[in-house]
Amino acid sequence: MMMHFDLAQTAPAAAPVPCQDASYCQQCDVRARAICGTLEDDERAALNRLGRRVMVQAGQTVMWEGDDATIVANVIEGTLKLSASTGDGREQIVGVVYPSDFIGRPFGRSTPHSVTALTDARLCLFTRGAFDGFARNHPELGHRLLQRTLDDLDRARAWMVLLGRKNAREKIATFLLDMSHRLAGEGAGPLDSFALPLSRQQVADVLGLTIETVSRQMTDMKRAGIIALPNRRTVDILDRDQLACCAEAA
Amino acid sequence: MMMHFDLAQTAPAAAPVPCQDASYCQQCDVRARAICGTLEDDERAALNRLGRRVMVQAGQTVMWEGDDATIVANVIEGTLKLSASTGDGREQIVGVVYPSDFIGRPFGRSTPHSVTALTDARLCLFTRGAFDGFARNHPELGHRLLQRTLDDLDRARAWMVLLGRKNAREKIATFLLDMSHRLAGEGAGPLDSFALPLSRQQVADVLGLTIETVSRQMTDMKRAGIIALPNRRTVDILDRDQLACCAEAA
DNA sequence: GACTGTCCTTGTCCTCTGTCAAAAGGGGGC
DNA sequence: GCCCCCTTTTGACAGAGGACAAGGACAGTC
Repeated sequence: MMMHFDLAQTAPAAAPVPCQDASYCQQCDVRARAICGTLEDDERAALNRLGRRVMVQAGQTVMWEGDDATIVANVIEGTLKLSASTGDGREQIVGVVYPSDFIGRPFGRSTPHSVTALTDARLCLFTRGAFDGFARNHPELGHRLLQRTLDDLDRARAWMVLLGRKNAREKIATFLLDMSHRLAGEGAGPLDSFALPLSRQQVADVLGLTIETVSRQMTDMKRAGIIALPNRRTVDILDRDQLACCAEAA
Repeated sequence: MMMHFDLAQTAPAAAPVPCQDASYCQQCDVRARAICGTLEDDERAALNRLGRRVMVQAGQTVMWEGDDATIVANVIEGTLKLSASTGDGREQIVGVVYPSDFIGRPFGRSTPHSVTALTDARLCLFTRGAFDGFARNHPELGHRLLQRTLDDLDRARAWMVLLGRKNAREKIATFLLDMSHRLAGEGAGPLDSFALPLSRQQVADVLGLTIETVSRQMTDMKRAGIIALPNRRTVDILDRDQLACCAEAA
């Protein structure tokens, strides 16, 4: 089911294939927020010529941990997970990315984690070589990428506190609050009701727990009236204060 | 004992105090590896004029979690920890930095984690405003900072796998192997004997464990003949293969 | 050399989370 | 609407690691 459909194969470094006309970026949903947002129109057109739009189905893996880093991309639409594994196959999700986020490992030999679509997704894909070259010649782009990477690093480190020092209840509560913020659109406040893009197993893989513990804790919070779970994927936050309280100390 | 000696106070943004002459960088131990390494001589001299050398004593905290991000620095000598805490005071060390590493949060409002010296240390300190401005005007510096930040992010994510999915034995073994590599000098192979810059409590804080578990696991590995612990801070790796084996599956 | 404070080790118990197993629930296909 | 499969929930149990407590070792001081 999880077919290894290697996008890199279909994007040979020698001949990138722009599949839309140069005005494509004008209508891009995420242009303002993505790293290309502050480029001048002609620069963005030049970058656009290096890339191509790609659809990815839910479950499809875009890059594999340890593979040569041959592609990078902007996320236009959808949600994807970044995951890494121990030698014997235990998985940890090390990041979840949303529209306007950047994926891949520029300026590096190999990809340190896999990237897999959680929902159907649309990407703006570049070969790494072409992107690296463009970024070296366009400091403004490099600077946006730096700011984004610094933000990602802050988020990763905040998550290390969660993984190392929080108990199951705190982990779940923190996760739900994080989701309610990250799934909200540009400038919008946190959502009180949202569809999780993750299965229970994937939630467990984000939090360093087992699926059973995730399920039990969520059921407990439902019984406590803090959240409602109208169906498998939907979460309603009924008592945000209480949830925030759970997130810091159980 | 942990005095709040605020370095930022002694480095007013209005009047940075270069405390050495402009040729100082010429003798800098870490110049080649630090982010300033690829600057032209005159550019480095200009950067040098913005900064100043600072000594920090073991135990002293250079920046505090949540404070305004007013300073950044290169580490010239010594080891420091980056740490963050939960609301109720449980601490997680989110990074350990060594000579030539960069600390602080450029292009950001506040510092997401504390920075505390583990050993006596020497820093090359800049006010953030001055550094940010210089970096914006010197893409080469920005690019080096980007590469370093990408590396830090990879390391942070690898550590997330450890925190979320490894057991105590695997954590300790991974940590010791990591130390034996990171404490080795430029280009040198991993060390088979080294002095830990961390106390047992700090090792616990890096690994998301308690001090007792750290102590027990290290004692067990000593009894198994994998390592020797001639004194509190020294670690000898007697059987690296076995240790590597422990790091992946206990 | 004795003392004292801190750090580390060891012991005991307990609890949280993982493991294994089985039942229940939902969604998609027919 | 019904069925089947997969996901999720629930249950029972076990074990790893945490909490608490006490003892031991080491460094610095007097």
